[in-house]
Amino acid sequence: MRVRITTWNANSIRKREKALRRIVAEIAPDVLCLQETKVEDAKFPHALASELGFPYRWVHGQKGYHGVAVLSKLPLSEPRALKWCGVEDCRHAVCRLPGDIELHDLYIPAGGDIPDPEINPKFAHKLAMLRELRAYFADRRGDGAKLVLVGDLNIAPLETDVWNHRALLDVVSHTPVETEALLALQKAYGFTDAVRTVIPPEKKLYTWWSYRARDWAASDRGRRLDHIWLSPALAGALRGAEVRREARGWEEPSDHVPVTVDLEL
DNA sequence: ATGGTAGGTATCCTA
Repeated sequence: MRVRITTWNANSIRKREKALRRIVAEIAPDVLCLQETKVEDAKFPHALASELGFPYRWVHGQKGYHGVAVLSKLPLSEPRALKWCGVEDCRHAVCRLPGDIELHDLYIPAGGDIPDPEINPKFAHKLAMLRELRAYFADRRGDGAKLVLVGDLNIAPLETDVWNHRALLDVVSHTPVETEALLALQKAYGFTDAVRTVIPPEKKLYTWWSYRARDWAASDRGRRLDHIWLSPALAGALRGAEVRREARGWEEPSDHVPVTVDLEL
């Protein structure tokens, strides 16, 4: 069985009907994982999702901020929300898919502007959530589960994941304390970075470009903030991966573009 | 070095 999984930070799902339709038409994922839906569950565009061929949905949102959702053509079961740092934010949805896949859809805090946890509580929150996730997955190490972890992790871990490594070393999303924490989380369970397995780490690769650029494509000051990781039990199932860069140039775009993997189960 | 845009909510916060 072939399964295509796409992750996309929509930056408000209610503003993205056109982009959502293009993702379905041009990428055709079996499972679409969303972040920053920015809407409470009752106001989620369920009718649109249903029309686009996703009868199975795990929508976990809140008013105005954050929010994650899994839209699926395949039966989805055991929906669960995980909470971190004692906060009620909707940042982590878990569910089961056919083939015994356990899917984790994550939205890690952006972390504010100042990369100092002593004076910036948003950065402290980001680091604390990374620590808690690391402990959670370290506890599960070796359990043999078929995990897919996707989402906007808000960190660009590799030098080639940002447009200018040296210039971004003190910019939140690429500071050493963050990249080390993200790689430690990855290592704690033995996840592989699926996208970098297919697209070599030597190659520049971004999934996000700021809205503030005059010309995002010309300046190309991007960062790779959106990720798809596979557990050891699933690493061999990987058949392909892609980042849909053109989506940043679509009408009414999100600032993030869809990232996709193909798995053979 | 600075400020730039977008979205949600309600006039300011977050990214």
